[in-house]
Amino acid sequence: MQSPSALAATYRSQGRKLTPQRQLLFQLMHGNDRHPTAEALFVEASAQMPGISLRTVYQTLNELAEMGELQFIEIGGGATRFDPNLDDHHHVVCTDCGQIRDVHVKGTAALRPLDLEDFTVSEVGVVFQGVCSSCEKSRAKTGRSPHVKSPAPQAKVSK
Amino acid sequence: MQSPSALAATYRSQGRKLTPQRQLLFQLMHGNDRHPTAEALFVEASAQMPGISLRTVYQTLNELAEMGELQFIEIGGGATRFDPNLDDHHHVVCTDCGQIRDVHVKGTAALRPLDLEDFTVSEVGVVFQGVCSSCEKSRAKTGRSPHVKSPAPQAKVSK
DNA sequence: TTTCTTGTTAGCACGACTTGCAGATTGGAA
DNA sequence: TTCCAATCTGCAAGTCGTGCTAACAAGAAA
Repeated sequence: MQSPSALAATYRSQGRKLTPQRQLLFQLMHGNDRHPTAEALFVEASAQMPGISLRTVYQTLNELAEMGELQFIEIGGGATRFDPNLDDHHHVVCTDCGQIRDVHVKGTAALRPLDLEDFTVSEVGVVFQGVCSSCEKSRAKTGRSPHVKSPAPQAKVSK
Repeated sequence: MQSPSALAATYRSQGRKLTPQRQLLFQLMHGNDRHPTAEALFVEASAQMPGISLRTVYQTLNELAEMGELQFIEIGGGATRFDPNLDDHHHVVCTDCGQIRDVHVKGTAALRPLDLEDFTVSEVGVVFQGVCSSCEKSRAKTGRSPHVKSPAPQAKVSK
C-alpha cells in the first residue's frame, strides 16, 4: 500500500476524512509484513491510542481493501489477515506455528489449468504449506508428528 | 474419498461404529464435486433423514478429514467447504457466484519460491480466481463491474 | 435373542470473528 | 467559528464451528 502521507492525500482527494485513528492504522500497516489479523492490529493500535475501537480497525481495513491498498488473506481458518504488499507475490504458511511469509514465485505465468473451459481467469494465488525452520527444530526435539491440525492462531512474529 | 462401502469397512476396522447418519453422509459426499459447506450438506442430509443434527455433520466431516478421506477448502471467507477429491488437483473460484471447480494444473512441480530459505515445503495449492461463463453472460447484460466483493455463499451447482 | 459396553448423536450453550446500528464526535469546508 | 456529513465507539446480533452431556444405539459377548 501507499505511504501514510500518500494515503492521506488519496483519502482527502476522495472526500474521506483524515482522522487520527486512520492515520495510526496507516502507519501500523505500511510496510507491515507480518500479515496481522484485525485483532492483532487493534492491540498494537490500542497501545498507541487507548480507546480506539476494534470496530474502527475493521472498518478502516475494509476501506483500504476496497481501495485496493491491501488484500485479505484467508488461510488456515482463523481470522482474516491483511497484507499491504501489492507486489505480485504469494504465501508460505507454516502448518505448525501459523506464520505466513511472502514469497515471490517463478513460473506462475506458466501455470495452465488443464480441464478448464468457459472460465476467465483473472488472478492466480499460490500457497505453499510446510514447516518453518524454528518449528522444524522444536519438532526434532519433541518428535512431534507432521500435519498438526490447528496451527497457532496469530503467531507473534517479531520481525 | 473411498466408496461408501469401502469406507464402511475402514470404519469397522478402526473400531468406529457404522451409524445410519454416517452412511448417509458417505453417500452424499462420495464423488461430490460441488465442494459443499457443512450447512449445505446438512440440508441435503435432512431431506433424506429428518432429525439429523448439524453437529453430527460437522463431526463426521472432521472425522473424514482426519482420516484423510477428504480435505478442507478455505476460500472466500465464508464457511469451510469439503472436497472428497483426493487427486492432485487445484481450484478455480468464480468471484461472482462463489462456485468452486476442480482443475488439474500443469506445471506446479516447476513452481519455485524464490526468496524462501529455512522452510520445508510439503504442499502447494493453486487457486485461480475469475468469472465463470454464466456469470460472464449475466455480467455482459447488467454491465456489472468486476471484482464483486462478496460472492454468493453456496452456489447450488446442479451437476 | 438379550445384555452390556462404549462410541455416537442431538441439542443447546458458548466462543471466535465480523458486521449492523445509532447516538455521540469531529474533520474540514464555508 | 459554525455546521453538516463522515466517522467513531460500544453494543447487539449474525455466522460458523465446537464443547458438553444425557439419551441412544452399534456391535461384541453371552
